Amino acid sequence: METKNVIEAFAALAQDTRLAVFRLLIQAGPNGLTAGDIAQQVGVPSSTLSHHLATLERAGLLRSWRVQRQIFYACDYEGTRRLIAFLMEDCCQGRPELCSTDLLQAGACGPAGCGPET
Amino acid sequence: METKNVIEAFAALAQDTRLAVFRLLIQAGPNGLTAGDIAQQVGVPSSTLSHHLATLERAGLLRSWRVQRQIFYACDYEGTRRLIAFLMEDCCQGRPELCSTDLLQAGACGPAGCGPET
DNA sequence: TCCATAATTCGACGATAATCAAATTATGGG
DNA sequence: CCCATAATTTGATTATCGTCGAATTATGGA
Repeated sequence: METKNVIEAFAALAQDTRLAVFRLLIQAGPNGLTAGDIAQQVGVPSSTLSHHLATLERAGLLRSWRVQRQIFYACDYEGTRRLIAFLMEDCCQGRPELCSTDLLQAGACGPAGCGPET
Repeated sequence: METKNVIEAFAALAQDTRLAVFRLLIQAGPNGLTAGDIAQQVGVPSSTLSHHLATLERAGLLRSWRVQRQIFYACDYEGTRRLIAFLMEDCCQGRPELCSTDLLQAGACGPAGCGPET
């Protein structure tokens, strides 16, 4: 994943409303939710939400499609997977022997300590 | 990982210099690098770098320790692991059957498509 | 103590982002 | 065509962030 895209994705997630939207759409699954539903559930005006949705979509984390008057948004799994993969590459890159691929279970990415104590 | 911390971590990584520093310190390993070395390798004035290092450290992604006149910085593996874990929880939460824990190899987090095409 | 090295903090400026309401666009139905 | 619904875009305002050089702090050595 190109650095510019990574930065854009991190920035997209680095904001309350947008993170809440992202998580909501993860839960909603591939059929997604309409902009109106999202606005209601997250509790922001529709204009503010449109900006945020555009940001997330531009960052490759969401995808959208129109059905008549409603626009559906859902998680872009591919884009999200790429972001995670980038993070894991970075985390393990210089320490492959310490970074289990079973990250959730082993928590093995690096020792608890990183060099002498402060 | 608490939402507030996650947002702070994402924001910390959502900037050119800081992402470069983070990646440099991943490569450097647990013995880290001095602030001076980092500034030189990344190519920014020391004052700018200090701000960035402070941001990354506050976000839980770096740790530091002083050795005489030099301050060493290294990746905080624990903090970084927590960020990745958070992302993976979010990515897989509603779709555990689709999200292999062997993310790097299977790339299995979600189908390529997420609902009807736009 | 004085001078030197390493790094952080301070202060100011320009750039960028979040937010809201109004205006506009896209689609549906009578 | 007119009116309604759903959502985006526009425009303006305020807050936040990145950057730099100067000032300050922390540590070392003569």
